[in-house]
Amino acid sequence: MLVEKFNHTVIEKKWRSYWDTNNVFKTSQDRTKKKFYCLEMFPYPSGKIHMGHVRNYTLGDVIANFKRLNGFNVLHPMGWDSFGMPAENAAIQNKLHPKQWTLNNIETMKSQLKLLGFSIDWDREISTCDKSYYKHQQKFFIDLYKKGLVYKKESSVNWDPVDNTVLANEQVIDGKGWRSGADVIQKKLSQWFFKITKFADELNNSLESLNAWPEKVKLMQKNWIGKSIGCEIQFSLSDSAKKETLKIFTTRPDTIFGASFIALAIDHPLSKKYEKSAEFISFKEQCYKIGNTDEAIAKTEKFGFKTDYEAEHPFITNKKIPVYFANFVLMDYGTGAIFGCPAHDQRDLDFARKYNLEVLPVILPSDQNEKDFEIKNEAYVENGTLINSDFLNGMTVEQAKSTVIKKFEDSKKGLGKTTFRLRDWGISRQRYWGCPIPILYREDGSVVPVREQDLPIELPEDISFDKPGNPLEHHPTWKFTTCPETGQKAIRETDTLDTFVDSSWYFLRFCSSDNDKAGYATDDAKYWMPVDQYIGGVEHAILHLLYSRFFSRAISLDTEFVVTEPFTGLFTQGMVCHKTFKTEDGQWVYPEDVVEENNQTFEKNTKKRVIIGPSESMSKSKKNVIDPQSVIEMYGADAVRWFVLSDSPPERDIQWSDEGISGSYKFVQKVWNISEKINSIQEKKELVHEVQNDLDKLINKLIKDITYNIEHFHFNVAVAKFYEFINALSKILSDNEIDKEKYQSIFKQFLILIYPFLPHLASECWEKITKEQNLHCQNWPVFDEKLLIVEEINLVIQINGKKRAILLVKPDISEENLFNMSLDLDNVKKFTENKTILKKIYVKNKLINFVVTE
RNA sequence: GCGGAUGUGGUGGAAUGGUAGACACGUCAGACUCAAAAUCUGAUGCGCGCAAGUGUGUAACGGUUCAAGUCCGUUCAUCCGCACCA
Repeated sequence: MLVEKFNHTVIEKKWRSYWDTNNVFKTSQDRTKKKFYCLEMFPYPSGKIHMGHVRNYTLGDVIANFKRLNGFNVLHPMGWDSFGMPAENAAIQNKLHPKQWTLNNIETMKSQLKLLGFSIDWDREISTCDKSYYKHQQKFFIDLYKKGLVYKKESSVNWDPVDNTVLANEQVIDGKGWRSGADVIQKKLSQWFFKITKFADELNNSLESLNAWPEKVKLMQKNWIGKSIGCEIQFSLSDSAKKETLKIFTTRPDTIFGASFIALAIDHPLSKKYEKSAEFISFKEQCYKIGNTDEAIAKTEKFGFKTDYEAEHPFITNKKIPVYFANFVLMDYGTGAIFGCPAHDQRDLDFARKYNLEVLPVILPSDQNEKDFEIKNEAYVENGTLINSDFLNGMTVEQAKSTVIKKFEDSKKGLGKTTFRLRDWGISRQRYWGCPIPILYREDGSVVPVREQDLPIELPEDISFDKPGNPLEHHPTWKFTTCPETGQKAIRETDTLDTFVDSSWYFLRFCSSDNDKAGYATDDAKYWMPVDQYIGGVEHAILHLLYSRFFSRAISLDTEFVVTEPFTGLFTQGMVCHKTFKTEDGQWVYPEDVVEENNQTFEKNTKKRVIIGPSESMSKSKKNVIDPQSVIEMYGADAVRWFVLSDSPPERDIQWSDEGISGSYKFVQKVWNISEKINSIQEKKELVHEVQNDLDKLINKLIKDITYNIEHFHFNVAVAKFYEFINALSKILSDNEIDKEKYQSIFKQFLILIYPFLPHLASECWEKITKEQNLHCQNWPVFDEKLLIVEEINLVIQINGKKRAILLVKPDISEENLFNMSLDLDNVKKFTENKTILKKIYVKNKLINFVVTE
């Protein structure tokens, strides 16, 4: 039989335009239906889509389709995270306006996403650089300002003195600006902050409720928030002149009797006293010289500067404790001051050894006795019993902590306190291509938010990048205005918002994307939120996800509908990797420029030898990228979708390979061929009962397997089950080419199951059988438990746990019979002869294990 | 340094404590063909054996169990996160 190939170019296009013109993926307004909000992290419009996008959106699309077929009202939208620095860099390089650059990219990428046949409701498309979006964001900013969740303070930033701009941490490479190469300096700037720390405890505690989040992500957020429970202690200080008090923070107040020094951060307020001291200045310089890479800091030796202060021990009268500035104490954590207990903290021990300070153990390990216990080069940080500690002696660490905190509180020398590692979120960016911060600085010095009716504060389009720095700052007129309330002259804030703000509420906007009055409508949010399934890269595990959790809480605070957790389910997918190619002189080569001759690889044009390197995540810098569009054109969207779902579990990295994609292509063709073969059956005779039964069982098993594996995100296993089914079906078919109706009824169920994966192919096959274009609105098939029962089982016979035979039996034969039957088998006899059977184990319908003497 | 994850054929990977290697790629053999491509069939962890079989095998070592890739302990390797956080 000659069948025409599945012509993906024509057929896939046909279905995309059918879905489009018939609004098949438009979100239903029916609010009586159970909802499902399926969201993938929206892309930054950088130019073209890459394989990572394809994988991300394919995963989401399977879920969205699956839920639709299961009767849910599904919200599956798409938008653009379209503010950000690359647009400005492109503008500078290509003399193209950031807006135009961005809009061009969006157009390209949208058309590419459409090629993949994703079931996206494009009517809800949003773009964060559009004023219809950022106007609401400005309103949120003002709301937060009024709620006291926004404030301005001096903070130090990475400043590139050549480009006159603030750099993000990742743009500072070895202490130099990534573009100018200039030494980056720390500059104090007045910047806006969101008070995310106000929510620190809640963000931390609420992680527990996120059952459908990967443990790994929760742990990363927990560590990032860094809650630590401890206590603040007031020490009395005295130098020759006067008495002062000093607050320190510790999580180990139980070790107070082992305190042998106090250490301050070098920029602690008390350093004022020494700012003219040459010795102190040189100490400070020594600290700064170490550099700011994290690793350098961690490996640096601990050293300090001794002050002439002495602190009084809170419980031991007349005990004086020396006070140092130390290079390992940070001003922005706790109070910027600690007490050191060298016996039970490694850093403190290193420091104490260097300056010959007392090392007094106060915690005794349970396996040691007090007389012999000694601290050598390692501090003892585990649990134990308190010793050398007056009223704490004999207690456990936990008891000692609570006892001593109570004592501090009673004597007003300290207070139980919890601190967090999490800092407030600095949101000012000295950049053009971002959301303007709606703030006016009036002539009289007052700072006021813009009135709501004056929103949006639009970005001017007539800007110039001729001068370095922020074009908003240089604009001849934009920032000069008058205050509408007082008529005073005023200057606009020229900083724009961090683009992480844009992505911290876009999921709410999707619920009400065309609402002009508000960022989102309560009714819409009540119905759609939270996002049931969120899918994206693990690189956003902390910042984006934490900011979103904060921002949605903050903006909905004191409203009728408070969004606590915006994403109930989270899935983080792995990256797409590909082999790397390099010439012998170290130049990266694009895969399509590599040619093979006589088992050697060469660069197409220069004929230079090419070395094939290890598979690494696709990146433009290594040129190991595959352009999705060209692959779609060659193999079709369905084959590409199939490829990114097969083989690797979605949470792991996947290796792109030419063999892999052609394998996927073959599968698409194979399904098509079987479909055509079924439809062309002429012989009207009915299949014999046994074969019908086999087919029923086959599809029934598939329904069970696919349902289970989609629900558990085992898409690679689902793919394998489809292969198994098609292999088995094709075998049965080639032996029994009769009874078209039976095969079609089986195949129709298969098409519903595979539609989420291969929507174009499945729809076409469906239409061929049913003459209908309605596969997308079928019901997900249900499996029948009765059909899962097998007539014959392979009962494994083990002797001492080793497989020795297989018994083909009907289920539910009595245990005793099975034992006798198996003991009759030759191979079983061989291993039981002259042995005593000590024990017989029977696992129903699975195996028998005879335990015999050796 | 601290925290976490992972380790299974030539490769990607399957496997509610119960037949390890499903499925796919690759390789080999065969069919079809003048030939090639495509397609189809079969084989494929390693050792021994003509075969039936049998030994061995899930990073290494040890333990629990009738039975361990799976549970527990120690070690090694790789990857990720945090990094002087008091």
